[in-house]
Amino acid sequence: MRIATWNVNSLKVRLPRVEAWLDEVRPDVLCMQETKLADDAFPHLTFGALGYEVAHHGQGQWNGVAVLSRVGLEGVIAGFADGAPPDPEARIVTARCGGVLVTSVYVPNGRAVGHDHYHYKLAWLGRLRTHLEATADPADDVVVAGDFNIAPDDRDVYDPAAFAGTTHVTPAEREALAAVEAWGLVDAFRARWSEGGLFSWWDYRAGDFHQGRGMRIDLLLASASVAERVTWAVIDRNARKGQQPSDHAPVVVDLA
DNA sequence: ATGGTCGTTGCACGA
Repeated sequence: MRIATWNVNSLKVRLPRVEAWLDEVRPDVLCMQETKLADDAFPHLTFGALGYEVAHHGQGQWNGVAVLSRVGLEGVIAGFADGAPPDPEARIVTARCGGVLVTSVYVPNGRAVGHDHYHYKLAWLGRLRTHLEATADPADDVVVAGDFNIAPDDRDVYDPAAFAGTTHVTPAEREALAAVEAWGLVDAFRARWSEGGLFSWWDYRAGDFHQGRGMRIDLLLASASVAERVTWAVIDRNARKGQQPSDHAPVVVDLA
């Protein structure tokens, strides 16, 4: 089973790239983020023709997450199932695919340390932990994948000094991510590869991609029973090249 | 040299 996650940064613009990538890589499940589409604008026919069922949780011009599956898709949950008032932003969707409970997440960016959006980000990660407690069992096959907007440690940024005091690397963000993982999830890519310099996002500006100035902020978190099935993990840098790329590359994990 | 580019919408802002 091949599971992937990709922040596509506008599915409207990226659809040709996403179609070509699905045709080439053929993941069984793809978590997408930043579709930037309303639910009624989602191109279901395009993905249906490629063999995928889709759960999309969109809101219009911003955010928007999806789970695509060609191994079955059921039990869709749009938004948090934590009993609290709905999140006004479309950032999480859950579905069961081929025996794995899959959640696609687009964690808030945070904008600046101390900003309202930064506190929203930390609270959002707390709600994600509660959502897992309400919807899943850590003894089951569970995957939480998406754009976490957090570099888990200093290996995951090109220059730790350049990020001092900025979002994505603060202890509070890293601890909030660790609290989600403490529910019972392993960073599948990091479990497979220990070296730094392996990034999933590069700013469009200043040739950052070609200069190697990136961060690893797109993660596939797996419960123990899924993590022990991992046979391969890769970040597909090729998808960041060429015409009209997303600023994120897909993360792909193969399971036995 | 302290910028740079995208995608949204609409002539600014978020990432």
